[in-house]
Amino acid sequence: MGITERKIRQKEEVRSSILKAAWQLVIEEGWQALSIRKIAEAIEYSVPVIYDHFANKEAILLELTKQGFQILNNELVKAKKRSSEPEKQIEAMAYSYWEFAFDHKAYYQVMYGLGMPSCETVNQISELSTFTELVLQPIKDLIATSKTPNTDAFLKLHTFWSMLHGLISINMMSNDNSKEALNQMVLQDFIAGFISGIKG
Amino acid sequence: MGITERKIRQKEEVRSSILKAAWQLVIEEGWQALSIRKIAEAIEYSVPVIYDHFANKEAILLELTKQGFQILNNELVKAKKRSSEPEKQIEAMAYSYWEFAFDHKAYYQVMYGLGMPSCETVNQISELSTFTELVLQPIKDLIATSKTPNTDAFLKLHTFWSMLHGLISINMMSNDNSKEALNQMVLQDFIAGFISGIKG
DNA sequence: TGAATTTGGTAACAGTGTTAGTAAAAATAG
DNA sequence: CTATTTTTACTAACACTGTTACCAAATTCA
Repeated sequence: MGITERKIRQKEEVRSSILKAAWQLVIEEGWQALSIRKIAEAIEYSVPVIYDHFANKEAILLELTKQGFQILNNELVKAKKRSSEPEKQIEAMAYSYWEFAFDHKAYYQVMYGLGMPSCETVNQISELSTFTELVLQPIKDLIATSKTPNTDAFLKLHTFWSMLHGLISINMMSNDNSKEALNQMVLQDFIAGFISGIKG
Repeated sequence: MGITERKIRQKEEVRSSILKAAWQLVIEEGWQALSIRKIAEAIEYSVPVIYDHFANKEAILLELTKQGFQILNNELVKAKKRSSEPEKQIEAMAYSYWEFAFDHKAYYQVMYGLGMPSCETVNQISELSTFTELVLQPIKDLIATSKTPNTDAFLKLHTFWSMLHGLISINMMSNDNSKEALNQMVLQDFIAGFISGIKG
């Protein structure tokens, strides 16, 4: 009988409406203003209903974090596809990462611990390893054809990611948009330096 | 009459006891668990007394942020003094910055927006400009004697600071201490790259 | 000593996350 | 078709949070 299926579908609908409402609130008022009660009001259900779908508030934020990484991963895949040369891939992905951060500021903030989800939790989401894999591959390729083929690719990935994140997060602090051109330069500089650093 | 002076001194004492208690709570339970009521209990005063010394909770966090920058600045000055060569100074300061972050994790987290103080507020604390000045000088010196003396020092400082922060914050997320040696390598790599990047 | 001011406290307001208990609705069984 | 069980969703509460209006006692000043 399709009744139980309809029920599951309906339940799923409530679940996604919670996430949708939560996200709406995050972009409207910032993640700090997100509250269970506001979500409940937005989806026109009582508060405890939310706890039938999520263990707690943190679980909702975590889900939004996953969504963020999914979008980011999609963007990175697109960027990567634009070329088959590892250097061009890395370059495109770096720009893509940068653009994602500023186009989806709210997502980026939730993703990188400015929101609640404790560090341990974030480190266990599967989307993160997809992300890692995605960027690791071209770095490996580049290393393989470089003068120092024994370089630790994971180390390089780590550096790449960290610095990119640093550039972004310091720039998000001082949200002075007049400096955006300046930062594009820093980014350009960094990417070039990173790639030539691997090539040896 | 010294009576008013004693009063001022006593008031100052309460103020600093608030900050001390707040800081104790932050390192014991994390900045997320900090509450006005807990502070009040710790200093054995009622809640509203705290509002005679600080406008709100954020003001307390901001004060802790300032303290953090003061400690950091002191460390950087010490590191800088160990040499008069700009490259050595930059290197020492980078290590010092890194060490500060991991020796005073709680401070670092409060300082970089993982705590409450809104971005705008943090950008207006005077300790930040002291910090900037401190690091900017040796970069300028190094640029002056490099092959490209027209390089924008502020841009380089920005890169330096951002990337260092990135390295630290990504590593703080995955608080896997077994990787500390690995990260030391990344740091070493970064510093060398940065300096040689300026020299041209 | 009497008036003014400062100091500190109680209690409340308006929120928050979370959960226990309950009434109604729906699905299942006899 | 009725009776029982299960699901669904609610009200109300608990234990917190930041913040403030109000009030009483202590202290200072005239």
